[in-house]
Amino acid sequence: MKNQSISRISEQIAAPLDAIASPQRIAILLVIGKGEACVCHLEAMLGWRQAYISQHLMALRKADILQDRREGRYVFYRLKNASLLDLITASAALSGLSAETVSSLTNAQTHPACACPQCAPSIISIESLKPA
Amino acid sequence: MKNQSISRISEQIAAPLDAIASPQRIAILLVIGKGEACVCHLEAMLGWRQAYISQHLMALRKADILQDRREGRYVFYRLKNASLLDLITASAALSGLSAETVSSLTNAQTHPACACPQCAPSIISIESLKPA
DNA sequence: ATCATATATTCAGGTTTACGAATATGAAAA
DNA sequence: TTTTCATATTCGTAAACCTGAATATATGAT
Repeated sequence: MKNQSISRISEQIAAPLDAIASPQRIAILLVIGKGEACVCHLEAMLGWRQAYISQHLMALRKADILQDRREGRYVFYRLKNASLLDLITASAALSGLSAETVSSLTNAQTHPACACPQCAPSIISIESLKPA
Repeated sequence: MKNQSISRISEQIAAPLDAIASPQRIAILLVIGKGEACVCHLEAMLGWRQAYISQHLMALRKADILQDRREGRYVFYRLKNASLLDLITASAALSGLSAETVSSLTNAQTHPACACPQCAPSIISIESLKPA
């Protein structure tokens, strides 16, 4: 009975970890970060094929990690639970990465190669692309 | 260049997650918890074969999650970084499990079927009372 | 030395998973 | 309606992984 309960609890704890425990999934989650991102934005940021990204997004949505919202022909993804970033930060800490290193990536960024409603304004001003 | 850095960072973040993202690994880590546990103790607590447990322990040690210490013919394992429990607790929270549910498991417990130095006192009470 | 006990390692089969190629769907513009 | 663009799904195969069986090593007791 104790065994049964510990194994059941272990399964529940492992489930979210299993869903995000890959460099690709982490990269996607970092780009989404505290904001939202459409597939084309992830495409531009990560440089991966669209279908490949969609597959990961589907898996993350099935695992209840991500939530999607349609706006016109764009679909925006966001974290269902923002505290997932804490988990990511905790794992980063175990690898010796600072919380700042993580948070510098989780803030919404625009990309010149992305034409989605969130990035389009950046095409107008080239200046805003230069790092501070 | 930005991509390269995000992918490198993602790999580092994913590494610990990958090492612990299975119900079996989580169960082992919960039993070890804040204290130490030898293989026979894990055997008694989890009811698994010894070789199977050793394999997981090896993987966790290679991933730099666990640390081992030999005492006589027993080898005790403990978490290399106690903050790993925070990560586990964070993942539990995402599954709707309370921090108490987790911490009630991470405190060292004895088991009658285990004869290791840490559990034996619970069986042979008088012998272990001899003064140092 | 021999034996018993605690732990580690190697190996193999069966299953799952990752990833690419190709294709489908669905919304909006023409 | 046809076309275009953004996103989703299916499918196949190679690689990775989980797990058990068998066996090895290391320490202490006799």
